[in-house]
Amino acid sequence: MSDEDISFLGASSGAEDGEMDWEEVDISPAEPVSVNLAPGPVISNKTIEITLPSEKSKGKEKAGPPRVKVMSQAERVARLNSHKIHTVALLASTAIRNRWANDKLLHARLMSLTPLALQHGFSMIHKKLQPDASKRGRLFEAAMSRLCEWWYETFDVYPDVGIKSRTYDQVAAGALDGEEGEVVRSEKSLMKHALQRSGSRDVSAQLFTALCRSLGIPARLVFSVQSVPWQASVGKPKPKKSTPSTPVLGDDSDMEEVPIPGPSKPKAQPAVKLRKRKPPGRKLQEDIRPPLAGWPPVFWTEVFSRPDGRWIPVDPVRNLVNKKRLFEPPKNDPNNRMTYVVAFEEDGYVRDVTRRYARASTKLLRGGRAHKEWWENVLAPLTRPYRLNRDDVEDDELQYQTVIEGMPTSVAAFKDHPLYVLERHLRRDEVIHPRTEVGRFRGDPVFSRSAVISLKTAENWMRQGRTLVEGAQPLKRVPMRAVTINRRREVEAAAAEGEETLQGLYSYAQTKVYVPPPIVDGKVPKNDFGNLDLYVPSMLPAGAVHIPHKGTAKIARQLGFDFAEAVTGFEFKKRRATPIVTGVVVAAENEDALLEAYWASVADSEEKERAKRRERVLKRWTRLVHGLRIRERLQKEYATTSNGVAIDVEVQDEHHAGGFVTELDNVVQHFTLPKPQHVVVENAMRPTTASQLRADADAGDDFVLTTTRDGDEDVDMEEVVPQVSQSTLAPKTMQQLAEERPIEPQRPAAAKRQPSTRSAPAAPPQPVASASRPRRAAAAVARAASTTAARGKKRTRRHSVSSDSATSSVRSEAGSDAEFVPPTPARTVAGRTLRARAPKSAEKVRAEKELERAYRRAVAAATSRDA
DNA sequence: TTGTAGCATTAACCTTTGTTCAGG
DNA sequence: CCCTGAACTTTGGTTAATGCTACA
Repeated sequence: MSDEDISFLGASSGAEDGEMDWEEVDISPAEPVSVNLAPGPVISNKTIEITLPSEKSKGKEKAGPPRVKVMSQAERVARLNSHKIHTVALLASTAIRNRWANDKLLHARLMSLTPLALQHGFSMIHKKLQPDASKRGRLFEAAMSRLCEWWYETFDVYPDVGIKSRTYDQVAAGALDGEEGEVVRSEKSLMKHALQRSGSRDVSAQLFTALCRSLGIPARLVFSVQSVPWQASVGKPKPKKSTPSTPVLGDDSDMEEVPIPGPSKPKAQPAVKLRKRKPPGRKLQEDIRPPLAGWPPVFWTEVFSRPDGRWIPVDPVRNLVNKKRLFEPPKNDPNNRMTYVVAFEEDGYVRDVTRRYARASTKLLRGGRAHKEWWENVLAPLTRPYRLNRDDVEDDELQYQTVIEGMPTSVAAFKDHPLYVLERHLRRDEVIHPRTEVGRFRGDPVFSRSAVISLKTAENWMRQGRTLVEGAQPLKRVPMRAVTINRRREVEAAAAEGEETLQGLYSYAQTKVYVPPPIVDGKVPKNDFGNLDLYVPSMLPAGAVHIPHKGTAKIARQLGFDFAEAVTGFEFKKRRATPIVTGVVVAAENEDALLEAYWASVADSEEKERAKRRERVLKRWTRLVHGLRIRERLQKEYATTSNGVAIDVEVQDEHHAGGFVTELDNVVQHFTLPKPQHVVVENAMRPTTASQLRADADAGDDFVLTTTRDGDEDVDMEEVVPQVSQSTLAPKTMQQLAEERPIEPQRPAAAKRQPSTRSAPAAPPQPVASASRPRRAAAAVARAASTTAARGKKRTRRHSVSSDSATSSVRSEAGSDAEFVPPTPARTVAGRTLRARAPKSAEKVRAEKELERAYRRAVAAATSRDA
């Protein structure tokens, strides 16, 4: 399985973060983790087979001391990934079934089976006949009850067939090996089941959903996703009943839950007697214990009651209407675990309705923020892009449900509860501000989650451009964190004196926007470090301008302006924080002068660089021409025989000859090779072949990436030529392509800007400048087109200058130069202007998320194409 | 019997202003 | 002589999530 294949698992798992600690795991390569997705739309509980070594953690831990065996990172990732794959696969399969439930022919057949009286029950409900909405609601529910009852009587449910939950260990131990799920290959199979009026509970619910839709009732196919749990603890608890104490070894004990393959009905299990023939009264009474309580379904239906404007759950297998409390399986049911409950609507979109059915819904989706995020990402492409009124109503209802769920009954349940908090679960930087108790839990006060305020140190508020209001007292004091060496020394010094260093934390309300002291007489205020904090634009002093260019400090100093370097962030390396300086801040009246001087200096240094380069190129040309002339002379003087002889001599002498001539010969030969040059021309979009020779000599400068570039000229000369042909002939790697791409859009931009170089100076985007000086906003926006704009600008200028003033050969050199924008330097320059807080991993994660989203979109598109 | 506290482990996150020296 | 930039160094502390055991 390649990386692409599993990339949709999501970055949140952290599995993709760099190298995993594979060496910790002692799983031999003979026992690989393999996840097979059955091809085709075969939907059954056999859709996924996951094979894993069952003895995983024991082997590797035994080497160490007899400590508690803990799941290795690799296994956790494998479990998590299995869970994710399984979840997505089950969702996809359900999406397909949901689509089948829209089949027109299926609708027609189901309707033809339905007694007219039942159908009339729904068509009778009409505003004209019954103006009272609540009464209409009751009518609807009654009609639905009759329909459900009829279905329940009519449809023969196979016992013990259908999707079941299996733990990771069970699957690993091969619990699924003998299991034969029912196979429903297409709408036709569904129709067959409909005509036969028999099938699994899953099929029953799916058909019932289709039936409701055929009657014009908005109906959802609800699915409690039974994916492999990733937690090792799930299924482990030792209820002696049906769960094997250790699923790993329990082949025999497993047997009782595994349906016997082949003949599906013979082994009728009395516990699952869900047949029609029982009179309802008795059945209810009797079912309440084992089947009703013990066997909530995995699939069921929600119908929309238009008069009431809400969704009503219907379980056609147990003949339940509007009893949402009876869908949550008991905690230890090994076959049914409620984790996510998803409702598929007619249009193929889904809604997460877990909260409606799970009692402690707040506790269900564990696994932390990352897992929640992942789940949201899974649902995102399946969610309706717009909202219907009924969605809002439903959300309100679900929200209300959380409210009336009441206070948790355990300490752990208070953790991350959306409504309540215990003080013990507060974080370091959190405090409960209006300390109004909303209740008590085992003697501890319970507070409302909304009263939790997150705090920051005064310094941290400053980083947000906020300062404390006068007289603010810290709401909390916490021991100081000593992260940098300096801080650590401070803390240690204090500790030596026996005092503890605490730092005060303040709330947002205790702060106000920081207004820096204004510029006075061109004097820029500075902090203790001699620079100016500019973390956010609002921290720019009145009358000041931020010029975010590198090297402006030097110029400002030369010009004699008062200035302060702008600190826009920090970089953390080796327990040390170094400020990120982004240009300078000067008084507004000095801005134009400074900018002008800056651009002049940029132009100047570019000119110098260009001159240097021209010199280098000219030197090489001189050498080449010189060599050619020597060669010509030598040939004239000595090569009196035929050409072949002369070349032969040269080839033979290549290694011990004088060197100069042979070397030149090499050069000449390479240059006249027609093929590589052609490619070069095309690739570089050079207009004529006439300038190829010169351009290539020049281009070598850009393309040679060896460090000896500016070193020995001979070496340079020899390396250049093959390298050009090589780089153009060899297929480019993905990375090369990727590096080239960002450069491309720059070329036209640079060319366009050429005439008005000076009036539209390119620069790295800098919000600070534009924020304080609106008149510069337009220019700033224009600049902000790309972070590498500065580089593009430089090249543009160089181009224009050279074409004005240089000799013809130099001009062509400069021209080709403008086209050959070297990728690497531009990127480095741009990179330095970035804030240090954008970590590499975040970018990676984003890219991976993008990938995952794309995959899901594809899945969603595939599954809902005909929907 | 269930729930939970306690412990171990891991990963992710937070942190927030140097010095020296070679080379241009 | 001044300025710039690279190299140096080694790696914390807290919190949350998770799994497991013991115990009320």
